[in-house]
Amino acid sequence: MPIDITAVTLAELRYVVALSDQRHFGRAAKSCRVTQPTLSAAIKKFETTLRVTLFERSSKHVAVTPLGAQIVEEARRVLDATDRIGDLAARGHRPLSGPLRLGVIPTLGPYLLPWLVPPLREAYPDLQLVLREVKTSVMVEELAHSQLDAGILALPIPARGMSSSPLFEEPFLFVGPSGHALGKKTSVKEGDLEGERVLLLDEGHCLRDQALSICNKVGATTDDRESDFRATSMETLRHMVGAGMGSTLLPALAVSDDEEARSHVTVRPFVAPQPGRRMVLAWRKTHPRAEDHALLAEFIRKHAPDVVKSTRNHATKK
Amino acid sequence: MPIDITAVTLAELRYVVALSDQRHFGRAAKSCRVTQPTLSAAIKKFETTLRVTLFERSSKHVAVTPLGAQIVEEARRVLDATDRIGDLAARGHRPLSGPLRLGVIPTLGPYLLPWLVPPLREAYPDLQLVLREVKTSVMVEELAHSQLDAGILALPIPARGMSSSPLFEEPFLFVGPSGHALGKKTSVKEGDLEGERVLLLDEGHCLRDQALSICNKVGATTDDRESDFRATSMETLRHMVGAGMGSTLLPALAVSDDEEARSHVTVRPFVAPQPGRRMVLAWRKTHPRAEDHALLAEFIRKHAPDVVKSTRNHATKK
DNA sequence: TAAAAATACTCCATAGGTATTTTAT
DNA sequence: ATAAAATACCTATGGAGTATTTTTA
Repeated sequence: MPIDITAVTLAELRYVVALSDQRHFGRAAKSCRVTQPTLSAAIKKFETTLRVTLFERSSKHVAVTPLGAQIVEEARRVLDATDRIGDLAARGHRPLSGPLRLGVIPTLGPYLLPWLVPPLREAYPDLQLVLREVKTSVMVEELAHSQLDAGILALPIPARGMSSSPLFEEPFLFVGPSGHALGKKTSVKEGDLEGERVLLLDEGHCLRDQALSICNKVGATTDDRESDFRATSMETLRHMVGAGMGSTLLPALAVSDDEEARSHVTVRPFVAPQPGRRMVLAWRKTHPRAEDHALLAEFIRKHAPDVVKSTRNHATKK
Repeated sequence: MPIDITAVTLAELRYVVALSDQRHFGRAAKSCRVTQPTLSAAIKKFETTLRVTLFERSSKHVAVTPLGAQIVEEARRVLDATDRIGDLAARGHRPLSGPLRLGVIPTLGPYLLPWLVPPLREAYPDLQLVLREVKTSVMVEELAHSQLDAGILALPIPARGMSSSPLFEEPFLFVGPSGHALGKKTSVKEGDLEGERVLLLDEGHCLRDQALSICNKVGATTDDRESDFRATSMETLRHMVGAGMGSTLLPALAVSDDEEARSHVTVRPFVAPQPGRRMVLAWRKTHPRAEDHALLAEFIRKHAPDVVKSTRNHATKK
C-alpha cells in the first residue's frame, strides 16, 4: 500500500517540528498548547501513515533520525507557507491593501495618474496597484470577467451589473489650428462649432462618442467614414489639428498650460452650457471588496487636479 | 478576533488550488475525488476562517480574486512541500537509501574507504552517505547519542546496547626500523617482540589498546608514560619508526606494498597465532533501520580487500 | 430552463482530552 | 525512584456523504 500523504495534518507537522526543536514530548506538547498524549499520538500516527521512524525515543532521550531531519525541514517549509497565507489574509482585511487591478481609459490615464498614484502609494503603502490602460469597450469586458477590479471611465457605462461612484466632471476644450477664427474670442460656445470640421478618435474610445453627439447636435462636420480623419490616439489628434486638418474637442486634463505653444494650436474654453464628461470609478456589483472602491473613489475626488470639478455627491448608483 | 490559520486543512488548500485551476466547482470536486457540496463547503469554510473572498462565483462563472490568486500561490507551495515529504518517506522505505551517518575509526578509514565507497555509491545511488572519522571512544558516544547511525570499529565495543555484525579480521604486521634484526626472518612470532621498544598511538585509539595488551603479554617495552613515544596518528608512527625510535604494530590495510621503500622500515608478517583485530559494523540496538546496517555489513564483507579475511559468520550479536 | 452553486441533514472518523500504565535511567 | 513516554478510553467536532433548493445566464 503506497503512502497516503493526504492523511497527514498541518497540526501533525507542527508537532513534528516542535518535537524536533524541543527533543522532549512534554515540552513540545506544551509549546503546541496540547497535552503530551495528544502529541504522542499525533507523532505516532504520522510515523505510521508515512511508515517511517522520525524519532528514536527512550524515557531519557529523544533523537531525530537523519530521514526525520529531512522531513522536518520540509515540514518547516509547509508551515512557513501556511503562515504566509495567514499573513496575506490578515493584510487582506486592511482597507486598500493587497493587489488591486485598476483600469483607466487612455484619454484620461496619462493626465490623471501622475496626480493620483504618488499620494496613493504614500497613503496606502500596502496597496499593490496594477494599472491597465484600456478603452471603455475593453474595460467593461474586463470588469465583467473579473480581469479588473475597478476602472475609471466616463458615464454612461455601457454595461449592466456595475456599481459606480462619481469622481469629477471634466470639461472639453475647443482646440483648433493656430490662427483659427474662433481664436479671436476668449471663449466659445457649443453653437460656434456649427460647420466646423471636427476630428475624432477611433471607435471604442468614449471620447469619440461624446464629441460625436455634440457635433451632431450643433451641426458640425465629422467626416465619419473617412479614416483619414480619425486618430488612434489623442497625441495624433493634436498633430492633425496642428497640421490644419480640422478642429477637435479635448478633455481639460489632456491640455497642458503651454499647449498653444507646444502644438501650434488655438485652445479656447466653452461658456455654459459647458460640454464635458462625467468620470466615475466603476466595479462589478458583485465585487467582494466594494468598500475599498468607495474609499478609492473618495481618494481620487480629493486628489484630482483643480481643472476638474470634484463631484461632491458620493452616491453609488446603478 | 484574529485569523486562526490553525483551522485550515491541507484538504482545503487542495480544493482551493483545484478550484483556481478548474474555475468550476463540479470539475474541481471531481479532480479532488470528492463531491461538489463537500468542496463548496470546504471553500466556504476556508473563506470564513480567513475572512477573505478567494472566489467570485455565479452559476456561470468562477473567478479568482487578486488576493485569492496570491493565496493560491502560497497554497501550491504548501502542497508541493507536503508532496516532497511524501517522496522522502517513500524513498525511506527502499533499503540503503536516504541519509546514513557512518563513523569509521581513523586507523581504518583512509585504507578501507577507497575500496568501499565507490562500489557502494554505484550499488545504492540513493544512499546519502555522511562519513565521520572518529576514534572509538568518541564513536561509541556518538552512536549512543544518535549522532551516528552506524560505525566501523574493532571488537570489543566499549559500550552497551549495541548490535554489531562482523566484517573481517585484520592482521597486525610487525614494523621496525630498516635493518632491524627481525628483518632477517621472513616472518616473526609474537614472542619475538620481547624486549622490543614498541611505539603506540595516543589514548582513545583502540589500536593502542590492542597493541598494548600484546606487548604486556610478551614483555615488550612501551614507555607508556613518556609522550615522546606516543603518536597522534599512524602517519606519525611510521615516521617515528623510520627514525629508529622503536618498532610498532600496524594493521595490514594500513601498510602499502611499497611500505618498506616509502617509509624506510622493515615490515614482517606474524606467523600463527597471528595477532590482529576483528572489525565489526556496530549500531544502537534501538536504531530504526537495523536491516539497512545488516545489508551494509554484508556489502562491506563482500568488498573488503583481499589482505583481510572476511568473516563468514553473519550473526548479529550482543 | 438548464446547469451550477448553495443548503439541509446525517453519519462516522478522529483529534483532543483525562486517567493510568509502562519504561528506562 | 522518578521522570517521561505510551496506552486506554471517552467525547465532540467537523469533514464527507446524499438529497434538495436556489440562482443566473
